[in-house]
Amino acid sequence: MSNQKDNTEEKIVEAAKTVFIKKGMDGARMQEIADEAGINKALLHYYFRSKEKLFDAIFERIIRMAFPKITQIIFSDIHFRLKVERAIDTYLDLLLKHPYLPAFILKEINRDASLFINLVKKFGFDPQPVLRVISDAMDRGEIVRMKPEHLMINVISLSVFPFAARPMISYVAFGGDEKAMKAFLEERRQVVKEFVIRAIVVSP
Amino acid sequence: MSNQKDNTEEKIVEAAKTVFIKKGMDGARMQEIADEAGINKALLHYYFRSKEKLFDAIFERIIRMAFPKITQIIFSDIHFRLKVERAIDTYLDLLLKHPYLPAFILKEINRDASLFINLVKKFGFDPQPVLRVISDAMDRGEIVRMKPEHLMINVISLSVFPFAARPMISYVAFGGDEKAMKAFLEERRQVVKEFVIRAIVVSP
DNA sequence: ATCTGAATTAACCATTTGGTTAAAGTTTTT
DNA sequence: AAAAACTTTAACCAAATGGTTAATTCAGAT
Repeated sequence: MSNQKDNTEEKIVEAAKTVFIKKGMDGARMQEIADEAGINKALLHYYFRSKEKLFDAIFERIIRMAFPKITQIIFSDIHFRLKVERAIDTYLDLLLKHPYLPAFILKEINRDASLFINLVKKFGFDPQPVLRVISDAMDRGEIVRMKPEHLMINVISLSVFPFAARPMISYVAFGGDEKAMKAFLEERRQVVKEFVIRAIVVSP
Repeated sequence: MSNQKDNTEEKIVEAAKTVFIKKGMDGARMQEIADEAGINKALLHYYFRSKEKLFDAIFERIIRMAFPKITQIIFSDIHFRLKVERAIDTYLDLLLKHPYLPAFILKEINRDASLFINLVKKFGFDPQPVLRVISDAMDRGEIVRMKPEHLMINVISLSVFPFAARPMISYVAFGGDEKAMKAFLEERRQVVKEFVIRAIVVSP
């Protein structure tokens, strides 16, 4: 019945994802999305009433993808250091698979934060449990004490930033050698883990 | 003589900076810049022939501001740890004064890296000396060994990312409390330094 | 076969946008 | 003070852009 519908809608979503991620909300053109999907521009408005609505739909899918559930890791019954290592692994796996996510999300969040805020409300993402687990590990003396927010942001910064700044790093540090840049990003699975662990272990 | 000229040009530059930083190249409108500067739109084209030329001029100024000379620090005759601490201080001072820089630069670099690349060529910024100094410190056993690029990027990530992700962090971690967010960013002068030092010191 | 409602398209529209032009001020030079 | 050069403006323009409309195609129901 709605086989055709689903198919077209999926084509549109895929095309919109591609174009929006590359150009952002402001830079993307409805015609370009239509071309990418191999359909007429009017069909975009038939499925998604406006550019804004279309963008919202795509943005939600991307945010869903970019905020994976690390709950299992965080609440698992393992040593805190291992939790940190697994969280970093999980994040870097995701980023290596979708390296464009950070730049896109940062761009759009700085353009209009309300969309993101509504999504966070909508599927109730809450950092408190994570912060609590960090706090507890500090109380138990497993790691050095600091405001848990800082440790959380430090881990995210070390993981995410190099992807967001990729074109800059690629040129300045590796003379535009994309192979070297990719290798660099892959090395970070290990590097970030070691760096963070060294920074938080309590010296014997 | 060219008092009027300088004045108008300066007004345009300031207005363009404001608008471009807030909206980016794609989101900014020439009319908005003209309004912000309190002049006619045609005057923008009289002083800067096109939107692109105007943007290039503003982008160059911003990049100039954002890449301060840390050469003095890096080549000074002090212990490596102190160099790191001073570099972080320098960067965070700059960022606390111009917190919008990271989001703007990341956005535009991911839109079109060539502009940035040309600027780097133009005023010959070269990371090799920095990397060399890091390498030397590792050779002397002052800090733990890793690819110097990783240490450099780690320091930059920890310093810059929280500013680029401000709207996200502000809402998710501090429920939109901008006072708390600002305090958090200011704390990082100390936090980042301690974190990095702990991560790189050679355990006794 | 035909009817019906959804899917798709080509053509069109109003607005926005970057950019131009010609004329009117204003300052500097002679 | 007149000429020359520079600065500023209002009005205009062509292209691009998001969006609409009316007509056509197509799939499934009767």
